Amino acid sequence: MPASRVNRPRRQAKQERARETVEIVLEAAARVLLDHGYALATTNRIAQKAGVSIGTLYEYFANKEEVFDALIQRELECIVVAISSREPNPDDPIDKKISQLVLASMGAMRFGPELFRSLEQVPHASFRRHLAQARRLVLDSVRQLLEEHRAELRVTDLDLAAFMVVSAAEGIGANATREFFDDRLASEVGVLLKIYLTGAEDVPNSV
Amino acid sequence: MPASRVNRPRRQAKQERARETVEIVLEAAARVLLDHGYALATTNRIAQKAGVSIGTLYEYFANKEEVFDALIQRELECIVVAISSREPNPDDPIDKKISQLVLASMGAMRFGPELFRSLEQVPHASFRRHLAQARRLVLDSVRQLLEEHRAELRVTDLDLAAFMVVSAAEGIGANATREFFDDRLASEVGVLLKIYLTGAEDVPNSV
Amino acid sequence: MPASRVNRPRRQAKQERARETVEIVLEAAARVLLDHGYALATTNRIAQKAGVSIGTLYEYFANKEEVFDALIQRELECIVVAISSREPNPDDPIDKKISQLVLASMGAMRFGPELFRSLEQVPHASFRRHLAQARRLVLDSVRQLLEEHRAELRVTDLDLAAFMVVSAAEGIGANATREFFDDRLASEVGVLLKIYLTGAEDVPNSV
Amino acid sequence: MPASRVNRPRRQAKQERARETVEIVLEAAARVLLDHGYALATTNRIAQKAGVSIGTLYEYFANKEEVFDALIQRELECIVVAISSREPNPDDPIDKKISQLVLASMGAMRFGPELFRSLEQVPHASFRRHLAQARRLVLDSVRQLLEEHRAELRVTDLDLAAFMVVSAAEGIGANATREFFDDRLASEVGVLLKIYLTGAEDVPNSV
DNA sequence: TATGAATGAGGATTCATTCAT
DNA sequence: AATGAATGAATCCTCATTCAT
Repeated sequence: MPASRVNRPRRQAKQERARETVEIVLEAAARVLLDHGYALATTNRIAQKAGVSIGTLYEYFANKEEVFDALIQRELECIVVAISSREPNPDDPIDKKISQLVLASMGAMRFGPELFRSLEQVPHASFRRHLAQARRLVLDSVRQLLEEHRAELRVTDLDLAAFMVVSAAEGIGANATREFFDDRLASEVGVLLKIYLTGAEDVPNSV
Repeated sequence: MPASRVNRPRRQAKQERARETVEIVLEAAARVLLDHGYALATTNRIAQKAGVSIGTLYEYFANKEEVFDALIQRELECIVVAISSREPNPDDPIDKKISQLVLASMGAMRFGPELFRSLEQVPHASFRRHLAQARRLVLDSVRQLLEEHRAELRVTDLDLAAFMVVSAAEGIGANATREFFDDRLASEVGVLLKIYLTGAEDVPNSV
Repeated sequence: MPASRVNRPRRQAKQERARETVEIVLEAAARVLLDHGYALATTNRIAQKAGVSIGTLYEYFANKEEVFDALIQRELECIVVAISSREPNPDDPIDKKISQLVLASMGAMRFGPELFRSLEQVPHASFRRHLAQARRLVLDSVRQLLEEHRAELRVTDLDLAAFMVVSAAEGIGANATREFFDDRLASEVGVLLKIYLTGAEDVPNSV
Repeated sequence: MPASRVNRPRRQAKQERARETVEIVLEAAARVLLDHGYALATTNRIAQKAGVSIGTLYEYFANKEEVFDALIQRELECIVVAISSREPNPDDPIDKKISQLVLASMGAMRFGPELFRSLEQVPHASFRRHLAQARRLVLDSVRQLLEEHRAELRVTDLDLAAFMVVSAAEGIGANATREFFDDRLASEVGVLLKIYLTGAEDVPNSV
């Protein structure tokens, strides 16, 4: 903890150069977190990895928490954007749409699901808040999707079904490693969800 | 001279009283971790919560890491024991057995799935090591179950199927909170897994 | 999270300012050791005496041991340098050369022989290692001196003689206090050594 | 430091059994000090080495300082007794008497000069006080010896001479290791001192 | 704007000592 | 008399943060 408790205003990252620096620092934070874990992710190490001085880091972030907050927000936003900007063909069956949603989410993770696992180590409550918020967004997307296809579904409690779908996909994603995180897995998730949601028998035996 | 690099041998918790103290400290560690997160889970706070002196904590644990190691090991062992000691009726269908397995796992979590989420914050590698090991055990159990019921299954790649089943269940368990962690959820997991594995149509519309 | 086992790299004392700070800390360490003994020579006390923060001390020294290691090394080096940089007149008799050597050693002790007595309290093995190394250097210097003057000597086993000379001088130096550490003592050491080495009778009755 | 500051009276080691226990603890303290250094010479370790409980140790010694005080006192007393109980032949020359004195001192060190080197690490001032006191005693013995033989001596300042003799002998003793601590060394010390004190030429070339 | 030396509160860990058994 | 579990003050060390340059 610092010598005093002043809290001068931070530089607004409006300039081109500034925005770039913020980007570099966040990238470094992600990298250090992945490579060494939160316990070793000191602000000094992050600054060093980013190739800027510790003073510069604090020009753009009021404190360490804010660095990881920004990282989390940025990563979640990527996913939210990926999900929101889908333009699914309305005639597609539910399972195809869900598959697309899953793939879009996974594709939006620049550092793979590993970063999210590592972000779990970040202590400040904000992470869970942000994560919960993002999850709610995804849940809502899925819930709406289900509603639109209510006629095709086996399930009747759509809240429960949305929860099941998102959680199961999350669990599978979380356990996937880069090496085991391929199209086959993605398609199997699609199968799992489709059969759960619709009970359809026309699913080809998986693989 | 504290903080030197000596590492005196710790008291072996063989006595009745000692084993009790260890138990109390671990319980306190779990509680503090849940309530405040790893960052605030100082050894002093844990000792205080446990109602013992900091010195006593260090009589039984060489360092902070060892406290959480023990906690992790104990919690995982509970689950592994719960899973291993099932005596399923051989004539039960696969979905019933899997449901029992899921319920056994969930019932063995004394602090609910929340503790496992919090344990993710523990930095030292041991957690992931222990967790991976426990997961392997569960995977093997499931894999064997699938093999025994191969005839009833839709899925053919049993390794993939076991991975899907365990990961999906884990994801659902991880997102469940104590309040939302009831029989209905457990039964829905049973449904999800049964229909995925067997493609059986005789599943009643859930709920 | 302090007291973890990380060992970040220390600032290299290459800058002018930095070298100065290192100097100040070592001086404070010597002073505190002399005034209070090793048991009370806490890093905090040393930093305070040096007029720097404890954090600054640890910027330059990885741990307490390293502080005293550096102090030891610096003090011994002073002596070794003083001894090595003598340029004795080759025609001087052995006793004069030895006297000069003794005087050079004594003069190089910035804190007097008391510091060396206090350094004995430093627990880590390094002190004795460094000391033994320095002693070997001095022994070699003396041994060589004796060889060059072999013709003038009573003694024949030069290794033994060198050991006797250095040890006796060390013992006298160690028991000398600042107040009783004057030219008279130095000259008496010269007498002792000369008469032992050469058996010369032309020594005037001392004092 | 303990919970409270009470200072109950210690058991008087009057009983046979008690005196024995004290002996055992002191022996253990010496052994631990020699083997591990003062930093690792914890009271618990000493008690363990002694084969008694830590509680028993504190029955006989009020605190750690007292343990080492007693050890020091015992070791010094051994030497003082050895010196005092000499019964030199009055007709012996000064060098023989001094040799006997040196040999008596050395023989009285049950743990060799190493223990004294290790005792230097003991922080409490009492050690130096005791050591200084013992040294004074030896100095007085030597000074008296010199006086009795004043006629035979080269030296005239007997205080200075006594200081030189004792310090030189101490230095040589301190540097002697067990392996290099033999009769030859003792006799060489005799030669050194004799020739310094008397300037006698009839000393045979050493070795 | 950028730098990085300096700061010091806070946390991990030890060990002399007590006291209930 | 003896035991050894429990105690907690004291110590080492880190790292988020500031500010003079």
